[in-house]
Amino acid sequence: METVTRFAPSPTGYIHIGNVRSAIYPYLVARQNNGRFILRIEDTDRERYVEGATELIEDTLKWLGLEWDEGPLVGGEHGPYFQSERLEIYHEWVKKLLESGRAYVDPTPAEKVDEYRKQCQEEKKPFLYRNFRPSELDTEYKEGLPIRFKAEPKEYDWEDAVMGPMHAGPETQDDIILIKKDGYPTYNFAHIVDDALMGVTHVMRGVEYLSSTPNYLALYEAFGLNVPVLVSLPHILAPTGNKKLGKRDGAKSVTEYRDDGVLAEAMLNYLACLGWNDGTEQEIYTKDELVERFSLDRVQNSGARYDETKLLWMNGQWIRRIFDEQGARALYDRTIDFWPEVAASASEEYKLKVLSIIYDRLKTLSDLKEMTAYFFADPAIDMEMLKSNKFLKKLSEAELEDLLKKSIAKLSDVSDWNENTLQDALNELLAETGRKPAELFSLIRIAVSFAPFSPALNLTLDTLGRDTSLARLNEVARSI
RNA sequence: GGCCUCAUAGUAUAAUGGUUAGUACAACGGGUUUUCAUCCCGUCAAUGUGGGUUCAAUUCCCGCUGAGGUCACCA
Repeated sequence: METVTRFAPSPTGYIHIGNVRSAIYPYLVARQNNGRFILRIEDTDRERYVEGATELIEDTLKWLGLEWDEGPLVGGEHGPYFQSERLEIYHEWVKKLLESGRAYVDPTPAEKVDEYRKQCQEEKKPFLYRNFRPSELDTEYKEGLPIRFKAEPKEYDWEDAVMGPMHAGPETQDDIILIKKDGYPTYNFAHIVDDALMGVTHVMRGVEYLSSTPNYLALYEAFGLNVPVLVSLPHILAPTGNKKLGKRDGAKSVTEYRDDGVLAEAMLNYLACLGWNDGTEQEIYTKDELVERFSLDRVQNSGARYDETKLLWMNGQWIRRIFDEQGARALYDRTIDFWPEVAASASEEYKLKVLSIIYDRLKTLSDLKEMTAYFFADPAIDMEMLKSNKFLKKLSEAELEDLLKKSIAKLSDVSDWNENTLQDALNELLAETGRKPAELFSLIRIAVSFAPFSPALNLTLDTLGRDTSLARLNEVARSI
């Protein structure tokens, strides 16, 4: 049987770190089995609907490379893929239940239900609506009234692909609302219908749905449907506390990381491995490797804490990996939006050169902004930075000036300005002045960059070029 | 309160009856002719608790504790 998975978010805002994993895992399972991955928009709550949220969701999935086979934008045989456009289908299905006596129209006003609920809370008893079920059940559809499932509570045993064997008693099943009074279906009902119609074989969602699974099982049974593989995904926890990561904890949207210079490869890699591993000690996985190695039975069954530091480490790994394996050009193509403003008029060739000497110290692509400005514009001279440097503060102004002049003279003599000749000149300078590398190199380095750090000195000078390097050194010599 | 789930270092995890309890991130220290970073080496650091089964328990069973979920006309 063809494997069909889906990601079924509500369009209530952006997708964040805490919930994108329920898109990644279904995607991996579908691809692994040459199946279909469906995107379905669950917009049945008109109160929480957010304009533009669907685009945000699509954008996130596309960036991560989780292309969907059916859904918004791409269409498919099982549409529509917005639940708000499937109202007739739900009514048709609920009618079957109404006719077979497994559903009823509930005339009880919501306020009355709240009263029942409160009563139970005060008595410290779980609230089960079926204990308050009207004695006469109306099975004639009426506009403006909700339709409830008529539970026939029993014991259920089932298997959760992550949690293992599960059991639930009759107390877990209730007369859940199928259709709300506004005519829209509830999640509880709509997803069962849609999954069945769309041929979904694996239902993957957060553990918060585990408690309602018996109700879903009852629904599958009432419709005579096969129960799909049920998969509960543990929560991703906020950096502090033990709660699941949510927007309230400042969970950033996935695409915000993209805008901050995180690579999609790193994000996918990190998230996929949060709560899953293949049993080996491998840390870095390409998307193809994830598709190949992923397995539900190795998904952790306890929550995993989100650790941005590790994500950033992984991003650094990916930046280097792309440069080393795919070339400077491949990495450069990803950096277009991240250069400092002063680099706007610089040539591509020059930026490529800067990138190739700086890339191995990037944690995110946006580090380029802070780390490369002096390659494109003369830095402001900051004598304090020079004099308070831990290696230079021991030297007097006269010594600094002397050292700087000797450096200028030496470097001016370099005829063929390249990284090798520069390194030779620097070595000679070291020998001639008798200074430690820490002193001499710090002086030159700071004088040409006034940056807290920079690439190897010979590479920096080579990239900057002879004219710029010497001009900056002379400028500093005049300022002492 | 009922029902359900979970429990290895600060974090993510490996090992399911027999290992000096492994790896990675972080932290700390060191090395690679400056800095920052990469890379390399090293240090610190864990089986929540009490019973039981067993020659042997991180691993199996039970109690406890702790954490989380759920009990919506939200998903």
